[in-house]
Amino acid sequence: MNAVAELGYRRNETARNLRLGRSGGLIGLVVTNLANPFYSQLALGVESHTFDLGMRVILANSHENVDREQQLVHDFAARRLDGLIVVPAGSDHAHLDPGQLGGMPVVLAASPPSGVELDAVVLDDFGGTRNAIRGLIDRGHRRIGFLGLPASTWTGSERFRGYSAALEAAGIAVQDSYVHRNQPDATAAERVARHLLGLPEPPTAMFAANNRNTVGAYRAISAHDSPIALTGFDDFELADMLTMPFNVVAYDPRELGKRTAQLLCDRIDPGSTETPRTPRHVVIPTTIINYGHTNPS
Amino acid sequence: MNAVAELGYRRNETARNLRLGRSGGLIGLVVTNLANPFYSQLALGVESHTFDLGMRVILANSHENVDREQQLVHDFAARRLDGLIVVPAGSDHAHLDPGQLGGMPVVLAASPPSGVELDAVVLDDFGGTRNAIRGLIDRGHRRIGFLGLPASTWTGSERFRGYSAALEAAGIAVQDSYVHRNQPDATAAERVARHLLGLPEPPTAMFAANNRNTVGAYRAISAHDSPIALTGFDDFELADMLTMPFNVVAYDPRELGKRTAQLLCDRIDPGSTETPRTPRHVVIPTTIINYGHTNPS
DNA sequence: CTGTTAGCGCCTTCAG
DNA sequence: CTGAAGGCGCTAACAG
Repeated sequence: MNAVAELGYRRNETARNLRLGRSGGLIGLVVTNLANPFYSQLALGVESHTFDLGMRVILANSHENVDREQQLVHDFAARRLDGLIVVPAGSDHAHLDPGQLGGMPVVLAASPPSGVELDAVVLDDFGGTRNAIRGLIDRGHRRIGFLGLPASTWTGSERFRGYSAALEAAGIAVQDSYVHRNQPDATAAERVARHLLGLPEPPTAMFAANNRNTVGAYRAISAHDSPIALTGFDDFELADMLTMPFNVVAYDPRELGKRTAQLLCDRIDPGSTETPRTPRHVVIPTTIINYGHTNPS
Repeated sequence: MNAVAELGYRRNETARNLRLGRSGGLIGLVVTNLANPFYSQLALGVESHTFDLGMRVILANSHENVDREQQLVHDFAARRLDGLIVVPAGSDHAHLDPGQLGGMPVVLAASPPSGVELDAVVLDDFGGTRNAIRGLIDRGHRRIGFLGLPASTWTGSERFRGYSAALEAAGIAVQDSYVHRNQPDATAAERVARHLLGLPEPPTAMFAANNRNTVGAYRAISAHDSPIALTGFDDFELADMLTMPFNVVAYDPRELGKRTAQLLCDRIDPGSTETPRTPRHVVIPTTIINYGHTNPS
């Protein structure tokens, strides 16, 4: 030990890991868009859970590109990482089958698996949206616009299902003219929201299915002569600085990361209990937050 | 190759790396607070620059804790990573000396080195702040409040220096009663801003040295009877949704990440040119952005 | 061009 | 308890 200190010896972890047949406590985290604060929070949750276990996280960005996601997954498999957390870019997840990946455990975040059995942690997209729409209905709204996401995404589909279910439960028919599901960014969302406000019989409330749509809808509504009610999915920073009242469906993205990491560690660790044989699914609950109803004084 | 496909063979990267004496194209990125969007953007810049070179990024969070930073750096040194990018948590960087780290190259981001020679990429904290204050002076302001950061941080010191320099150049004395440098969060900043607004001779403009202070100042000022001018350091998302006009000193955090990664790769790669012997420092420029002056219509 | 071999640094086993 | 040796999977050098 004296010699260690004196010579500044450092054990070669690469050789050690080779000998031990491990990867060295590395897990991969593949997200679709790191620029979105949602995914930074997710990464933070994963990092904080795994840090104490001596594990480190390799972060990679798929840029919503399925090919790049697949490339990353194969790279990570070749590196013999201990496990993988993936926010999938596409709707088919056959390439994430651990059987093809040398048995590397994989856990999905924000989307359930499709075409393969995997653990997953998802948000309560359906319930959160249904509650939000219920809230609008309870406040007397019956004409509610919907700025959604493409039906091809699980999230987009679930949130629309929640919208439809709440309307149906109140005996209100879904009006196609109030439903728009293909706004790629906030600018497009603003345009669509303005269109809805200009209809002969405009909606008296609007639901936006993610933060981009919420921003667009907020701009359109707050600039309109007679502002209408707004609820959006996803909380965002500084929402409390805005002046026009609106609501958001909020959840804890850090918790999403923690639970995902926990599921993964259960599969990595040859722990006390048998490794679960059947895939486990965890749902992160949502809450509704009111913004702007009380101004800072 | 047929056999490869048939048997599903995957090369063991750990063994390969051991044989080649490399780490396997892994670099470490240590940030102080991943929850801050600034650092996600930084990480994005690092990731995008290194991805094409086949390198992967291990992300770690020091939580502004020097001990944890040191622990991470030692762990990364033991893993024989190819290099390290660090946003230092403290003001002394002796523990980041590559000499102690098995020769692992280290590049600093957002702060210049202190106590050791290292490459670094920093923001133009001084120039950006000076220009912002100049702008306020040009608009006729002579009583300008300053919501700053602790003088112990390099960033805090530089931004205050820019404030002082601009005032001095205009022949205005720095008034201690207008200067507050210890607001840990937006709530404290709001309190201080409100205090300044209540002075017998209140400032006619305020400068906030980071996004937290800007948020607090914005709240205080927008709720005040006679709003005053506001400029803040750091751009933030959704700033354009706010109604009260204000300015920010903006910069490109992704570019910061890219340049940092570039400097690091130059030291890792035994490229065509000799590895630079003297430390290199890069400065990321800032611009001023006006918000809220034109409402969306 | 194909086949064999030594050894990267470490941990585990076995012998002394 | 201390010391020597085998081998993890791969690559580079060398032999055929």
